Amino acid sequence: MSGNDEGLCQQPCDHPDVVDTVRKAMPEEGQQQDLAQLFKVLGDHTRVRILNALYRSELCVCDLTSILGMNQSAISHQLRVLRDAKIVRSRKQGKNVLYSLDDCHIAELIRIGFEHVQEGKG
Amino acid sequence: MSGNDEGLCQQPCDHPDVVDTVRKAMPEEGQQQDLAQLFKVLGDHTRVRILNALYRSELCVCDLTSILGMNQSAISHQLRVLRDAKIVRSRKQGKNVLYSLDDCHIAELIRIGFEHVQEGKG
DNA sequence: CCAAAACATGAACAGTTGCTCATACGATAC
DNA sequence: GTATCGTATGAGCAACTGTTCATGTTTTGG
Repeated sequence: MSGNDEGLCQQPCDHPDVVDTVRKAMPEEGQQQDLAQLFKVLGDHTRVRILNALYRSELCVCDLTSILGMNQSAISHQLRVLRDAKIVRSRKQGKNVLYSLDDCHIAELIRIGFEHVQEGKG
Repeated sequence: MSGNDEGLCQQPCDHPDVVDTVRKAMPEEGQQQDLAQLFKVLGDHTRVRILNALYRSELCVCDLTSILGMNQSAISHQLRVLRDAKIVRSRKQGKNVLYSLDDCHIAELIRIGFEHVQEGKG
């Protein structure tokens, strides 16, 4: 059932069977993969800035281009990543495409993340 | 004060001055950098699995090596990343080094992240 | 002292990522 | 129709990331 060649501690720390309990309590691999992917998409400076802007208002691409002071192509590429990850949504309005946060979880993740970061500075 | 060569929309979407409002409401660059860095560290499959294990119990390196079925060196390298980011803490006990989650925010980020991921599956 | 266990770390290599450039697409205005 | 604005996308490249391998450090046991 287990496939780890690397052995356990030969003199266990003081966890005789805790290891086995933890192993059985671990979430499914697929879910952990998805969670890591979510955080990975959030873990980029440009994308964090985009999300902080969209947190305040629905915005089109050129708005974001202006706010972030970056290339339009770079913004579009990152918006694609955010959209594929279902973190933002988009709707067309004439020639423009308006982007907004897709999920309320995202705003909460950003909020808690900021708390952690700010406390770490103290 | 602003240094963006890329122009604004010439026919603004329907946000005459929202752009300026958002620009002024954006968090400091340093904080957004730190937030992105936090998520980036969380955004890796191996590190997510380590955190899910430590979420259940304080564990030594060889425990994690066994639970994840991975090289001891790989685990140590990732633990270093997590420690530098102040996401886990460590204490020595004899020959072993016991790791645990440093911050309660981390557990909450993982919890909310899982919620988002599971809802996305529906 | 020496050996072994538990852990840390540096180098190297493959894989990934984010930006730039060029270009293509879609909608509006004329 | 054509021109133009707003946006999307593919290719290419430099920078970064995670694992493995080899080695070093610290602690326990004899």
